[in-house]
Amino acid sequence: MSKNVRVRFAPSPTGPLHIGGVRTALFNYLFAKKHNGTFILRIEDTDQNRYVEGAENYIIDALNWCNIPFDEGPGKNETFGPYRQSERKHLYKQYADKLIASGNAYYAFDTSDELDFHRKDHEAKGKTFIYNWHNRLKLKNSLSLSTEDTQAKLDNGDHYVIRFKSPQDETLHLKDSIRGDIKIDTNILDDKVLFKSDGMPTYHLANIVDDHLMEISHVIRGEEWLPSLALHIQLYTAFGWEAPEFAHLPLILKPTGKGKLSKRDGDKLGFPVFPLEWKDPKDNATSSGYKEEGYFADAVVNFLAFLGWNPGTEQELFSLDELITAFDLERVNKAGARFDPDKIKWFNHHYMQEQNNDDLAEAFKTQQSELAEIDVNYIAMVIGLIKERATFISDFWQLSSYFFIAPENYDEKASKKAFKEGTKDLMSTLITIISNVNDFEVESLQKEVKGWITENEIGFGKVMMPLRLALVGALQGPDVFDIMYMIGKNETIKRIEKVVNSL
RNA sequence: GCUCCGUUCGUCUAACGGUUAGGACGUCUGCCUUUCUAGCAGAAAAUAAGGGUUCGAUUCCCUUACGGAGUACCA
Repeated sequence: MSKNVRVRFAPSPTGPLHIGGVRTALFNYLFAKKHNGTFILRIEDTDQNRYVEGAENYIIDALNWCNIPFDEGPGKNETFGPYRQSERKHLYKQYADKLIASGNAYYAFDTSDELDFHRKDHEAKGKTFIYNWHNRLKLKNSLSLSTEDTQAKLDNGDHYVIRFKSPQDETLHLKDSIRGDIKIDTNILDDKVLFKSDGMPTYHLANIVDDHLMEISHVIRGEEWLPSLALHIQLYTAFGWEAPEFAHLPLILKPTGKGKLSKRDGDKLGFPVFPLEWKDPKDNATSSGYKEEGYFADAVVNFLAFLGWNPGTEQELFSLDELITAFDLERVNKAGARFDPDKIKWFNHHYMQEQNNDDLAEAFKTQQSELAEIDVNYIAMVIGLIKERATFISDFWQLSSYFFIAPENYDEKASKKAFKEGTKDLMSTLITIISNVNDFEVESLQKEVKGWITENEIGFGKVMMPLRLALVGALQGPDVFDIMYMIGKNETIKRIEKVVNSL
């Protein structure tokens, strides 16, 4: 990479960042780190009507939780700041004026109502209203009006917008690092608004000006921007600036049904679409987040990296550092990727196994009130025995409650299977055998109990199943000898006695 | 409607003209002389369709179908 790599993630603070946005941020981050570049966060808040309180902080918290923090952005290394477009408002007008001076843009005085009327009118006739070369002279703008009339309107303080003058009969050759060459006929392009009547630039102008001023080298963004690429490239040309390289990422689609995954899908689909929990300031409605649902950041990142990208090898488990090394824009796919809630669970199960048991014990203890008085070291040992069956910390209690509390009752189906004729006598004998194991270590227990079963040709199932039921209350859990060792001699005998008495 | 982008197992994907079309998730089956939501082993499962180009097409071209995005003084 010859030039300095500087990439930006430029979300709009209109609500929580959704999982597709996180993926875009991640790819920018990976690309930046891979090339020793800079990852920039820019807040695109040019639409004041859609601003949502708390959204910016949410975005920053989400990036931090994923361990993909920005290098430059609001409140951090502000060499190219400010990084909020609302704070850069004063910058944009002069650039719009330059475009007017060079003949690449013009003033337009049409009201929203007038434009709406034209659109509806065209629609009724089965046509599409496009504000461009073929009709701009019939509309109210500085191209159709005389210089004097235009100036009079401006002096009068009439509301106006500034539109880009899209050229006629040209073919644009656009380049996208993921999609290759794209040809566009300028005749179908419309004269996009660059500067709004409220004095703010639109996304298109602000985006190009800021990317240029912030010396962005590569624009990596969602595919929804592909149709705007023609305009953006023309703007760079009109300004006489060198354009960055563009890469449009495939969209993340709903697991089933139609369309891209969107914020409004919320929890309707049965899984979170946000990295962190979000409480809507308007109605206090809460949307769940991956963090709060018990997902590990590493798992989410690993999963997201594989949505639209792959390393070309059969390795699927990647740490963030490994992702940085392996990442390559050339290996990003073109087609949209469906979100798979099962696969992200599988990743989480894997990352669960890599967690430290002591850390998990702390988290488990704070989540489960029954554990308040229990020693964390004991909890950590229990976790060591059961975590291979867990995907989330919230699975722990269901998998391990019997290590802390004796079972109240026995699973009905399992009882029928395990409690048979002779079980009562066998369990009584078992109590005697266990009582005689003095050190109560797993190995000794195993030796004694298995020895007794084998010598007397009893059959493992006849002893182990009722024993497991006595200890656990159901046919689940790790090795019964581990369980006996953990809960101790007295508790083990107590639980078997309870079964004997109930038979 | 129009414009652009896309299309390999149910899902995420590998293959950059020559492979028995590979892997992962999920599903199913078996094993674990003691359970399981775990583990291990195995199985089923795909090149959207039709034309070209080529000795040979998943791969290149065209058409159709389907999917996605965009079409705002929103980003």
